[in-house]
Amino acid sequence: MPRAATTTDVFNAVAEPLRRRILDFLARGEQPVNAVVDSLRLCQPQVSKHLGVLKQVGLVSVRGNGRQRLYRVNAEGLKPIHDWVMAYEKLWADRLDRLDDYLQRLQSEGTPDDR
Amino acid sequence: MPRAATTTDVFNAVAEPLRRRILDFLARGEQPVNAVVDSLRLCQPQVSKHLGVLKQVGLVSVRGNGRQRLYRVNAEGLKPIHDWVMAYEKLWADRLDRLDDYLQRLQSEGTPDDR
DNA sequence: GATTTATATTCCGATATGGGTATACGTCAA
DNA sequence: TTGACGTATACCCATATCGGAATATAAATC
Repeated sequence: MPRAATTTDVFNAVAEPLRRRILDFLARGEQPVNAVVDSLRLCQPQVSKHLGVLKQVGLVSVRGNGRQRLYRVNAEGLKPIHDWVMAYEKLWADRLDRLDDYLQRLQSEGTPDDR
Repeated sequence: MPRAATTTDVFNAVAEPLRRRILDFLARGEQPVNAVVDSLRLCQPQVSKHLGVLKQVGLVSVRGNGRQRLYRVNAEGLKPIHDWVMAYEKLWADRLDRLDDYLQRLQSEGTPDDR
C-alpha cells in the first residue's frame, strides 16, 4: 500500500513543497489561479491540480467570480498538524533548556576547548 | 518528478501515518526496535525502514546497546514544521475570534433556535 | 453563435513509495 | 564454533504521485 491518499490527509497534502508555497502565497489574501501561476512561475494545470488537492483536504476554499476562481486559505485546516507538533514542542523546549544549562555552565567554568 | 524525497524532507517523513505513530511511541522515551514492533503490531522490517527514514531526516537518533538499537526522538527536528504552521496560527486564531464574537452575540440575543 | 479568457480535466510516462518475504549482519551465549 | 536473538538490507510488486501536453468546460465579449 502506498502512502495514505494525498487528497485525504492534511499532513500529506502539505508534504509537497509546491503546495506549501501556494499556501504561503494565498496566505496574503484571496487570489485567482492565474495570480498563483504568475507569482510562482508554474504551469497552470499544475497549479489547478495542487489547488484541487488543497481544496479536498480543506486547506483552501474557493469562490467563483466571473470566469475567475478565487482561492483563499482556510488556516484552520492546519490545526491537526499544529496540534500534533505542539505535543513535541515541550520535548525540544526541554532539550533547549538543558542546552541553556549546559551553555551557562560552560560560561561560568570557562570554555573547555573549541566546539 | 515524484514527490520530494521522503528521506530529505521532514514534512514528507512525517506525512506517513505510521511514522507519526512510531514517533508518538518513541516520545515516551528511548526504545529498542522490537518495542515498536510489539507495541504497534508491525512487521520488523517495516519498522526498521521507517526508523531509517526518521533517522535520515534527523527526527530520531540511535544508540547501540548490545544487540539492541535504542531509538529516541529528536523533537527539534520538527522545528521546521512548527515554524511553518505557527505562521498560520494567527490566521485561524482570527477566525476563531470572529467565531467567539458570533457566539457571544448569539448568547446575548438569546438562543435563536436549538444548537 | 463565435471567439477569447480563466480554469479544470484527462491521459501519459517516469519515478519512488510502502508492504512483504527472504536473507544478511552483528552481538551475545554456550 | 555454533546457535539464538535483534536488527538491517535486498528484492519484488502494486500503486499513486508529480509533471507535461493536449483538451474540455465555463463565462464574458463581440
